[in-house]
Amino acid sequence: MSKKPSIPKGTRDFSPAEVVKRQYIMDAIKSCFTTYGFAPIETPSFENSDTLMGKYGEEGDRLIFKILNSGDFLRKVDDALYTAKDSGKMTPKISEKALRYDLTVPFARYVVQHQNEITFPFKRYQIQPVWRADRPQKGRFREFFQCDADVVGSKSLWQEVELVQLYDAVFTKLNLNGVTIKMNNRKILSGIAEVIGAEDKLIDFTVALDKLDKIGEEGVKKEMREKEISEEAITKVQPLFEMTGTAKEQLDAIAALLASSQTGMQGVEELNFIVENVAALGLETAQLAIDVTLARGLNYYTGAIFEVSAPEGVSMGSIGGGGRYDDLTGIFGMKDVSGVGISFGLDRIYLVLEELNLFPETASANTKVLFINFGEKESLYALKAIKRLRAAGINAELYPDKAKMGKQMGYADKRDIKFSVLAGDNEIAAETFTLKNMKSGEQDVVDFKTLLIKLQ
RNA sequence: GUGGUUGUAGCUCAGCUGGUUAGAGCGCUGGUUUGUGGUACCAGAAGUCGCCGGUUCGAACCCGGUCUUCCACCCCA
Repeated sequence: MSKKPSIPKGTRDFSPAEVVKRQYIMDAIKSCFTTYGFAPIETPSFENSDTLMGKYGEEGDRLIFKILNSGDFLRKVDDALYTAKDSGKMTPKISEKALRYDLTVPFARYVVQHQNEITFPFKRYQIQPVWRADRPQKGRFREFFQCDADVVGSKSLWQEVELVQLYDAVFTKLNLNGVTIKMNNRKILSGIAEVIGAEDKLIDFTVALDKLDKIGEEGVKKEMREKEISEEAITKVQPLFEMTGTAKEQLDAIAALLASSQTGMQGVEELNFIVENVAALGLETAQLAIDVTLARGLNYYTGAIFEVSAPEGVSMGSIGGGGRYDDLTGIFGMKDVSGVGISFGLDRIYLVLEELNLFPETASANTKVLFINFGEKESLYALKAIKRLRAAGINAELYPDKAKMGKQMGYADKRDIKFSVLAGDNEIAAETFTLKNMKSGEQDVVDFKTLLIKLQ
């Protein structure tokens, strides 16, 4: 045996069975997106580097896959830069393209570039792979699919209400009960930082707070101290560690804390609007929860922040996320266009459905009947029948080689094909077929009409 | 990017403190059965023990490097 081939770290091959399951999830998501009025777009798998670089923070830049220039690109690098061996400075000289890191930034680019063709508010969905040069681990790959639905050009909070409904609709359709849609608002986080006098440390503060359910209250405080957030601020923030009760009660508690912050109070109002109206409309299977410690996508979210966690008992990071960004297109020179969107992590949803055994018995796209190959003349006789069966919508095929019958039968068995047909000299002479039920082993000699009926 | 972990037949794995020709189950091929698969029995093929280097009389086993797997951190879907 020669050297084994392999695929890059963090990538996967998908077998027929896996593709069928992935399509099942994708179809569910797609059909919900469509009923909510979103239209599909697609963008290239790679973009110009400057479209992506700097949009996801320092960490993000590191995780973007860069594509080497074509041609003899090193010749064009000047000697000083070359001898400096500084990868960071060298990269822009030898790489001008990069693989898509998410779907939101390319979408923003798309909106700016096509602004004259777009009717706003523009509702688009996009289901495509994205790439991250991350270290793989459970539910984390270097190539994975995101399924995004975003609305640009509307500041209405009804969009947030609708997106929560959309999350609920998709997970209900997938029969995945008990997911929690966690929600927060960037303005509340800003408000808290403002009230405790740590505005300059907003990011450090929220990143630490975000880890509450992972490292606990003491862990969070410890990290805050390490980030030089004052003891006084940490004391003021104490109520956040003691949030309990209904969404309404939690919002009241936050409002009390944020009374002096205009921004913070605006966040509370927004959240309140969404919570009240979602409650009025009702959710099928998902839970909506306020989580003031939620702090995702800080680099561009400005209002609502969403994160969906799998049902309790399933160890998986978030299976969806999203939020509002008031000025995402601003980075591409188009001001004052507000957007809000959500994303579904297809690969993680797959793992969750697999773990909970929630994939339905696939209405098998499998072959239903295999004709045994007895030779040339018999094959033609078989294919004439197969052609008519196919025309009637029956998945039928002929074993391609005149192999031993045991082998052909074994093939049908392995592929879980329900029926086999034997047609040799006797059958041809009588214009009949011997139809065998692979499960029961019963077989009958029938004419074509009966064959068709029995296979339908 | 940091720390740990994993790699032996197509697959799942065993292989003792380093000792001669590296094993099992499943799968595969052939046969018992040239118009009958799923069961049974018989026989067989298949591994430079992830890769490169080192220590040793001797390495699947010890050491270093590298790739890969999984896990934690960072971050995220």
